[in-house]
Amino acid sequence: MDSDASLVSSRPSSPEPDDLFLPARSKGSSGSAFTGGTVSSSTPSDCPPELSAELRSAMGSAGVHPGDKLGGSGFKSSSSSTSSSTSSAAASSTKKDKKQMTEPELQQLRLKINSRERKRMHDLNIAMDGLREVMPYAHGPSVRKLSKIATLLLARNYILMLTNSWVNPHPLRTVAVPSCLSLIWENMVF
DNA sequence: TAGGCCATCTGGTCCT
DNA sequence: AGGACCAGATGGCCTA
Repeated sequence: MDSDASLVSSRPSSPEPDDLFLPARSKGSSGSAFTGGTVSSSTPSDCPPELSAELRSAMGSAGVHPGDKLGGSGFKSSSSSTSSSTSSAAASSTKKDKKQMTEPELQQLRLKINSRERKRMHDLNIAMDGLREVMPYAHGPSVRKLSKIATLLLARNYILMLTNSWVNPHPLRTVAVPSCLSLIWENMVF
């Protein structure tokens, strides 16, 4: 069908959500231990060269796979109706209405609802991509995207870090807005 | 092969 | 009433 999901479903090597929540200092002595991706070349101006090198070594590779697959959206038929079979007595009125509909009408309605849901999820993915773009994380065709959960957790930490750096001025603020992951992880103070 | 991530479908619920 | 939102289920793809 119209699986217009052209989204690249490339993924990082799953940085643990806990890793994203925890500042580097709480993760042992290994320093910035974000292993979920490769080094970002997105904002080199914000990132001192030596720091970039450090980041490069610290972050490790997320398994860069040049031939990342395109969105192989697994489309399946609409026969999987085993979900939510524990229907409550609510919404019985709408069910009555639906029962009055003919089979083609019901199919049309289902397709319409499915289409709306797909669009909603696509819009959500677009917003997620927009969030990824402004995150201090690797961007590029040869770099895997952050997973959704990783994006959200990293964004949270990034916001916290920025907020904290503004509330409590830190010597490192001379590095402009720290857009390097090492700064994010190492200076995270909660 | 198991586990992670994702897209999609679907029914229920909430909101306008 | 219709649309948005949500969560559960399902199956596909990919990586370790």
